[in-house]
Amino acid sequence: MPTPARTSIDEIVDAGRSILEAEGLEGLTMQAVASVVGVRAPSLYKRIRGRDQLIHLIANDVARELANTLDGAATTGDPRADLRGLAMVFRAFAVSHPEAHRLLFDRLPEAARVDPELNARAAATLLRTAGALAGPEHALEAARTVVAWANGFVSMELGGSFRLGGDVDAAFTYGIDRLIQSISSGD
Amino acid sequence: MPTPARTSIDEIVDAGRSILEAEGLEGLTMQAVASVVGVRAPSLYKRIRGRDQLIHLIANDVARELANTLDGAATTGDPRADLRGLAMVFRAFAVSHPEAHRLLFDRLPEAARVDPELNARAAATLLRTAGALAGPEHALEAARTVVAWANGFVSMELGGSFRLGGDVDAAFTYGIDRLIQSISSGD
DNA sequence: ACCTGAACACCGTTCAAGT
DNA sequence: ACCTGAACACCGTTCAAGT
Repeated sequence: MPTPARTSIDEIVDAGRSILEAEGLEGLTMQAVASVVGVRAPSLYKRIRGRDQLIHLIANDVARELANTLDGAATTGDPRADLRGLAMVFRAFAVSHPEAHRLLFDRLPEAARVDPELNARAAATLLRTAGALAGPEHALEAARTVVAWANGFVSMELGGSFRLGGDVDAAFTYGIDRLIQSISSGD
Repeated sequence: MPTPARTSIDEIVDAGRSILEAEGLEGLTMQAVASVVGVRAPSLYKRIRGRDQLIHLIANDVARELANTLDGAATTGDPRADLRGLAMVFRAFAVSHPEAHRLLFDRLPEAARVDPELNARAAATLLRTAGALAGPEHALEAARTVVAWANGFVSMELGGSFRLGGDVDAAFTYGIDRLIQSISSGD
């Protein structure tokens, strides 16, 4: 005898994401999610293969949001200003969604990783801007340099790895300015 | 009636480290460690407060080893060559000890973190070299820029985040060369 | 003084049984 | 068709009991 569904994938993913931000990845248990959507843990397996797939869906959600945010941050037409804006927006996103940021860049089980296409979409704006600055033959290397730096910086910042005092904001500004300068092809 | 100890902290930490490299952090269970040192899991609590402290001790061990390795890599007297060497050695260390690298830079529970002094020791060589290049008033910012980039780069490399093809070695060389150039104060 | 089995409070996941 | 309790195989950790 059929029974109406009491929850949905969207509701599960939304619940998972808010638990993630509030309690961290370790707090994202199947029981916690189930309790938020008003069901028992085993019922989640009707819509989701398991915890790894839930993490995968949340990570995709985050990647889409980040891609959209970055899209809107490179609009001045000046690649230097755009790249600076992208770095600032990237850092702001990480600071306001620290657990989501970790989800995108920490190593995760294969089944939990972001879809490669979404990763590419999030990288597209940066790749285009870096290309405008470094020239097409160095676009990929330049983009990787900037992403590595930006991601390493905010990861260390979020992880509390900057323990020698000093002005962290100033270090970020210093870094992006040097990178922009050094990536620019002579002109 | 006293009984001779059947294991020791050193043995436990050594066992933990080799399990870490072989099975990853998630494979580093108290039972796995206990079985390697020839004891039952509850006995470990005679020498160690718990799993977090074991991770802490392993992370300290790794930090010491990395600090020593970096110490030996900045010996040419030329800060540019030294910084390049430091970057190469840092990356080589991460590639040959991927799980150990994650342990140093992933976010860990407070009780599992590396001692701040060891962190400072590992950073000292880099700070000195960056200072020689960027000048004393920018040493900290320059060092943070290089560390953020190097760490972000190898984290993404180890995590399989470079999914757009291209030559990853070339991107690393490109990055360190641009950073060295842009960090150098005019001279 | 050290080691152990048993126990407790958690996980994720499976599955037969209910509606 | 969906939901559930019970169960299983794991965790980390505690503790009384053995030697």
